[in-house]
This record gives sequence, structure tokens and C-alpha cells, in this order.
Amino acid sequence: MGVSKQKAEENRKAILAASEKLFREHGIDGVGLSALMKAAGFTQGGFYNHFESKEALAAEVVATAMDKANDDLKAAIATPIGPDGNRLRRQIDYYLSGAHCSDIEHGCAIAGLTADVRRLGHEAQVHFASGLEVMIETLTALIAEQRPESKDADQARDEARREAISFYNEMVGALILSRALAGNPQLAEEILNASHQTLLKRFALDAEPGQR
Amino acid sequence: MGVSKQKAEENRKAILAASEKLFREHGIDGVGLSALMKAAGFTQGGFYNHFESKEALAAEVVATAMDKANDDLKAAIATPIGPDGNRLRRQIDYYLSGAHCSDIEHGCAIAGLTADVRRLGHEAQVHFASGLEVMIETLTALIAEQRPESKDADQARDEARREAISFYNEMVGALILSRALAGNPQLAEEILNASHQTLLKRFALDAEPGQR
DNA sequence: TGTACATCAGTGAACGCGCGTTCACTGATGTAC
DNA sequence: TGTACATCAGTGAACGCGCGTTCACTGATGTAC
Repeated sequence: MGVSKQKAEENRKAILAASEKLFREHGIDGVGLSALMKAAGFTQGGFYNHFESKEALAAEVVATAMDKANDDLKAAIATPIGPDGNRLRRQIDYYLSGAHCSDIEHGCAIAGLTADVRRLGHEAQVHFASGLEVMIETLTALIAEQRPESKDADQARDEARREAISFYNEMVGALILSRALAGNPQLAEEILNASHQTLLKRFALDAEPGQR
Repeated sequence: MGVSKQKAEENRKAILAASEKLFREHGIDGVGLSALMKAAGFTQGGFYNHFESKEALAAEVVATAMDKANDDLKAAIATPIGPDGNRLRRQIDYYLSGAHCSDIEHGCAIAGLTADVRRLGHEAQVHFASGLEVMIETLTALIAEQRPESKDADQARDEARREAISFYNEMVGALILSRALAGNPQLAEEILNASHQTLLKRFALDAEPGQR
């Protein structure tokens, strides 16, 4: 058709964005290149002008999705909150909400991709691991705020990191299990709620400020 | 070939067993009927003597895998332990071990199938949900043992169930995330260890008996 | 108990289909002079 | 600045391949008499 370099770059990003949505929803094996290209507004032959293979696309989708997820989390943490608000509580409320659970396309990239990453190539797995490490570091800082001060800074950092990982494991597990429970919506909700309540309690966020 | 009814029934079970292993490892979309039948020791044409379709097989695999997982857990809990042992601690130690993490074929059916269940048919999802409910009930009883006695029995039961779900969410999340981290084995191990340590502490299992 | 026949698990080739990938072609963009 | 040409993103048809499924056939099992 003849397309400017700038337009071509935009088109490439459109393919990546469409692919991320479809991969999360149907899995990487569950959607073909023709569907991906159609969703991005193109015909299937053009795919190889932008990517070397479907596997290369998958690796790049993982990388960009993880970067975006980390940017989003950092932005959310930086957003001001009211005087009685709490940054950690806000993350928990959002992550374990029914809305986030239903919105696989736009929700947490890690929870949306974890299941498929195991069966992807090495490059995708390395991008996933790097992205998760950044996520853990961000959450460690967030949780360190929440914990009482300690004399031993090294030990405090180790403990905060351990708490952050354990915290994230629980949130991801709750979300993935809940999403697998289309066969019993009531149980799906109970699973989100159980972790929600338990995590608030664990980080002493379950009472009004000052009460506890 | 001509085969007795009893032998045919055994063959059917062999197909189910081979399918469960391959489905867990490669996903349901990731393995074809010819591979399944070959793994069970047959040629592909005979598949439809036993199952109506690949989807029907998947639903039955989920059902039998969940039943077996629940039977195994109940048997493990019933197994006697030494005087200083603890049933809950033994489950945690096993579930969050590197050995369990590596052994997708024989490990926890729920963690092995959760990722795929979302994309299966309704029947499979219902079997999954029923199996998970039984698992939660078993864990609730196990955790209730661990908790101090309470005046209000109803409230105690609700709390034990909530603790059990939250506990299971964290274990499943840790296992699935760890398995997705082939790109960073050190982080994979750290993720298992973080939940292991945190859960032992949470249920006051991290010290010698009597010390705490 | 023996004999004749129906049953049906298993075989292996074939079906149509959609997959990932390749290719010849188009034509606006970008470059050389 | 204008003109001629190379580039390359996009098109749409085609490739071989493996998928889920179907089918005609085989022959030991199980049944009827």
C-alpha cells in the first residue's frame, strides 16, 4: 500500500496491543496470526514485515506487557491519596476486586500471562522474570512503608521483600483461581474475598486509622 | 483387534491417565489426539470408541484428576505422624518444595490445571469447582485443628474456612509463579521459600513445639 | 458343550480445516541526482 | 525543485502440515440357540 515509516511503527504497536489482549484471553496457542492481524486492522500476510515469527511476537508481547504493568503500578503508587488513605490498601482493594477479576484484557499482566509463560520460549521467560523482579522490588518498598521501623536495616529489607513476595503470591493465586471458577461464581467471589480480608488483617489495614 | 470388556475399560483408564499427564505439561491445546493415544499405547482412530470428543475427554480428565487429588490429600492427612509432627506443616513443606514444583505431571492437580480450566467447556469448569470446594473443606478442617478454641463455633468455622482459602491461594500462587520462572531459577526458588517461611510463621509452625 | 453370529475395541488411511509461513505483487514513501 | 528509481509495508493467494474427526475394515469377545 505504501506507508510512511512513522505509520508503520504505529501499525507495529497496534499489532502488539491487539496480540496482548487476545493472548491473555485465549492463550497464545488459542489464537492464530490471521485473527491477530485482523484484530489490529490488517491482513495476515503483513505480519512478517514486523515480526520474525509468532514466537518472537509472543516474547515481545510479554516484554511490553510487563513494562507497562510496572509503569502502571509505579504511577498508581505515586498518585496522591486522601489523608486517611493507604497506598497498600488501595492496591489490595483493586487487585482483589470483581472488576479486576473480570477484566483479563486490561488487568494485571502477570496474572494474565503466568499460565502461558511456562510454555513459551526462553526469551519470553527471561522478560517475564525481569518484569516480575521489578514488580517485587516496587511492592517491597510499598510494604516497607507499612512495617514498623527496625534497628537492623538489612534484616528489615529482607523481611519486607519476603513479605512482598508472599503477599503477591497470595494475590495472584486468588485471582487465577477465581478466574478458573466460572463453574461456581459464588465460590469465585468467596476466594477473592477471603484473601482480601486476610491480607487487610495481615497488614493491619482492617480498622479505621488509630483504632488498631 | 477384539478385546474383552475388562481390558477395554483398563485401556480407557490408560488414555485418561496419559491425557492428564500430557495436558498438565503442554496444555490441552498443546497436545493432539494422536500424541495422546500414542502415549497410552494405541493408534489414534480408537479414541472415539471411548470418548465423544476431545472436549469430553478434557472434562473427564479434570473430574478424575480432582477426585484423585482430594483422595490423596485425605490419605496424606490420615497418615500417622510422629509425636512432634504436624499435619499442616507437612502439607506446607511438601507443597512448596522444589520437588513438587518440578513435578507438574504428578503434583497438585489444581495448580496443574487451573491455567487451562478457564478455556475449557462448562462441564470441565463445574468439575473443577466441585473438586476445589472439597479441597477447601478438607483444608478448613486441617486448619481448624491448628487454631485456638473459640466460644462461638459458627464464627470459628467461618474464620477457619477463610484462613484455609487464603492459605491455599498463597500456595497455589507461589507454585504457579515459581513454575513460570524458568527464566530465573533463583527467583523461582526465592518465591517458594518466601511463602514457605511466611506460612509457617502465620500458623505458628516455625518454632520447635512448646517454644512458641 | 458346540456352533453360528453379532458386537465392538482397535487399526490405519482419509477427510476438511485452520494453522504458521512464504511469495509475487502493488503502490505510496523516501532517496539519489 | 523536479524527475527517476529503490524501498518496503501491506495485500491476498498459496504452501505444507498437523489438527480433530470419520470411516471401512479386522478379529477376538460375548451371546443365542
